[in-house]
Amino acid sequence: MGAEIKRDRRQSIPRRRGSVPVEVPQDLHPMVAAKLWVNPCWLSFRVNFIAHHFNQPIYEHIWRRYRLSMPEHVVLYAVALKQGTTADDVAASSARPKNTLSRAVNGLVAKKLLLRRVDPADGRRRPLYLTRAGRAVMDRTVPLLVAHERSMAAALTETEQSQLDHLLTKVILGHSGWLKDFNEVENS
Amino acid sequence: MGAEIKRDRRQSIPRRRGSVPVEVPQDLHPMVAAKLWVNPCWLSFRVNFIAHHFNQPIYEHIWRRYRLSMPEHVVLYAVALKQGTTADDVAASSARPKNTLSRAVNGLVAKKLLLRRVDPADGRRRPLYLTRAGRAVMDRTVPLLVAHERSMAAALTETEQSQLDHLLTKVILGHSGWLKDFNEVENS
DNA sequence: CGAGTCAAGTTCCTCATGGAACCATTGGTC
DNA sequence: GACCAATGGTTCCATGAGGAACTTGACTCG
Repeated sequence: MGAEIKRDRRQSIPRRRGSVPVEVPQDLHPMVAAKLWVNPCWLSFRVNFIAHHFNQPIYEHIWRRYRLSMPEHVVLYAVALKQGTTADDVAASSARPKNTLSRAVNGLVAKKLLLRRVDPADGRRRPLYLTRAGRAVMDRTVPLLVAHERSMAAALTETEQSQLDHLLTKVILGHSGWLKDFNEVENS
Repeated sequence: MGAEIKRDRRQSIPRRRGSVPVEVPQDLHPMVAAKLWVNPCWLSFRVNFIAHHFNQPIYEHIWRRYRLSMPEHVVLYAVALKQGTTADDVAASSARPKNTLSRAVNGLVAKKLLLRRVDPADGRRRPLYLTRAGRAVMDRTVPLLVAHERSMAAALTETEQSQLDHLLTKVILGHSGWLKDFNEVENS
């Protein structure tokens, strides 16, 4: 009666050509090795891996120490970078939905780390400004982020770092050309 | 009575030295530009931006079309890459908590896309295998991921792509050296 | 100067996420 | 061979994330 379920023994994910570097740490997890070198999605894996392993520990720390959620800190950071930033600007640059950011802004205003004005030229926009307290938080957290970054980039020489910077920038600037409609791909 | 909240006018986030490329798309959002070039966290921003803009649309599509959540697809992909993978292997290579993956595995087993055995050599491990149906899904979704990747990497020449590959690999292989304890940094 | 459209923010609501605690199996060690 | 730590996996639960729908304000065009 029970429909039989057959295991599939093929290895049909297209293998990736590409050389394995000489210096592979002996404690490297085999699955990570597979995702690095036997994986057609080389770029997205690398980028996701790095992003996730960057974010997770640092935002956990920031949460523990300053009671700021990740989106809250993202907003605060954006405003610190550019006073008068609006929630929408943050949305555009952080790829988080605007309701999440709206909540984050409210939280930060409640904690008196941000000041929310109304743009006199356009009543819909609410430009944001750091308060002294907000600045004080940033003065403590930004060095952490920077230190964490440095420790990641430390595997590279200065020259390699600016190469990496350059290449990633190029990828981002090409953003508008990225695939949008996957239905097309499926029908080809 | 109300405690006064002072706005802070300083721009104290350390600015970043680094050149702006000549070819900047005219439709580039100013906040994105700021995060690219006026931002001490050059690496984590880039990596997060790319990762998020890669994941969001493709997993939305996969959800719509195949009713697979992101962690489910991640598990399926990992098993497709290497039959007999366990939930723990996936956790190590995807940086997602194991309960999330446990749920994903259960979902996939329920949908008969995965087969879960028990390792005879170690009764705790549950190696996973694709079923025919699971393979069929991968045969359809992997090309989408690859196409999406290609479209991202298309901003780069072949040579630049392998440079980028090389550099990101180096960063990942240095993973064990990344900063772990942020308390230390704070006290220095 | 209304009507229609769009943009910025907010509110509502559901449900997946992920921390913590737990269970089961294994492998050491005395 | 019992105890203890470690490891793979699951369960419980609170909460925060994000889709969809809504509000308010601006711009446009007849």
